Amino acid sequence: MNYAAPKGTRDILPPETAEWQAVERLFSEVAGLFGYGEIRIPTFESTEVFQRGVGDATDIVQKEMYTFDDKGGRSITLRPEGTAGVVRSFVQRGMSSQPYPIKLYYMLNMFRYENVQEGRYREFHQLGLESFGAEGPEIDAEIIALLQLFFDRVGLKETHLNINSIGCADCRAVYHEALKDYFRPHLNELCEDCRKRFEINPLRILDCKVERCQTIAKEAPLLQDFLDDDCRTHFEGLKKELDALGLKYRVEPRLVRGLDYYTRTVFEYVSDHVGTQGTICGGGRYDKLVEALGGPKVPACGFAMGEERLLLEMAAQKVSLMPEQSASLYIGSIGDEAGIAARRLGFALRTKGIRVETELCGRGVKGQMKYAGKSGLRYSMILGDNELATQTAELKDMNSGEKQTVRLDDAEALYTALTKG
RNA sequence: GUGGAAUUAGCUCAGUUGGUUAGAGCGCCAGUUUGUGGCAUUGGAGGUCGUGGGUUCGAUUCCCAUAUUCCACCCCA
Repeated sequence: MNYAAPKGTRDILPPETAEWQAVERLFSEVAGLFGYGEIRIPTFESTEVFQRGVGDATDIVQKEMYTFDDKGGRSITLRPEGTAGVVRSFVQRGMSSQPYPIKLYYMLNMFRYENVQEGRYREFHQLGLESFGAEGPEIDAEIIALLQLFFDRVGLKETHLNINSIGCADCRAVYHEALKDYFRPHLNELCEDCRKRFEINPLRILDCKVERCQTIAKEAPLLQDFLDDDCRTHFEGLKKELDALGLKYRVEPRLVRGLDYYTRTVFEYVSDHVGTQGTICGGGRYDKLVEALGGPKVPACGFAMGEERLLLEMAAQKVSLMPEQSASLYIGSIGDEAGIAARRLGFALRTKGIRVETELCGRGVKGQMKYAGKSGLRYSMILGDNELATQTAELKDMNSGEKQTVRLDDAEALYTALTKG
């Protein structure tokens, strides 16, 4: 093979693309039911947008970005996530002058330089949304309700919702110190990574998978106990709202997100099937991000869902959104004259919305029928001298094998015959 | 960035203890049937045995490097 797609990228081919289209159509529909409109933003931004937006200390910015200088010497980065770009657009386009809340959804490809595994690629796709201007927990709950409706419509079960509150900058500062005080005596027992985390972001130690670290972290103080009154009230409000809407969740005190911009509410949907890449969807509140990117004080909340992971989960749970095959016909032919007649009839039927295929590879009748059967076409007919002379043909139902005689010069009757079943 | 496994036809995989033209099933094309698919039967096309080096009279097979995929870390969607 001379050329291969770059590591971590994939070609998505039919019929799989039909499944993608169906998922995206459904996501657009459900988002629309909640008042969200689609936003499309550039594939690349100034590198600074992500350094500021996602956070300089995060793994994404430190080691996973596709960054390069363009010919004008500007530092450009392929988007590794959607939120920073949407917020940049929000600020640049002055969207805060529109009535709150401003609700935007997106379906975009993302780029991260990572080691590849199933459900984890260097170019991948996210379905996500952001809402700006609403501060209360009601909108957090509404977003979760939107996700629940989406999963229901897709037909997914067995995905768990975990929620937590990581407080605001004020309570986190107090908690940080408390955590450090707790871990300091154990510093020598922690793994190498955690000793680094101790300096950079001790919150992450809670997430560590190393058994020894987990044992130590078990007794660590919980962020819950350090939330200030406003943050605590907000989190209690969220739980109350979720209960009222009948949405099931689990409070996961150790749930921490890897992006710096989150405040207060964080949540994720986790699957049991998709290996270690079980997080299908993650999100939360980011009340300070708009300001951080030079905009006004506007609270915000959103999530992003991995489309590849969603589709993997759908496959694991054996659900499919493949659309039903609509009316379709194969018109075969013998001879040049009949070929022209077949293509002319086909064109006429297509203008009426029927899927039609004709012979384009010069096959014999048997080969033509074989193609019609394998291509999933519902009906077939073969045109030859007799059919042209009598203007009638045998219309064959490819499922039952039954045949009926139809007139070729009565377009209305032919259309009825093709669409009735 | 770290560690492990895999890579042979379009797909799923055999195989060669190093030796002439590398196999199967499925798929594709065609014949049996000068005009009707799925079954049967016969034939055909399709492979630089991931890539590049090395050892050897000779490498798809052994060695080294490298790429890709998968898995575990890490991290995230």
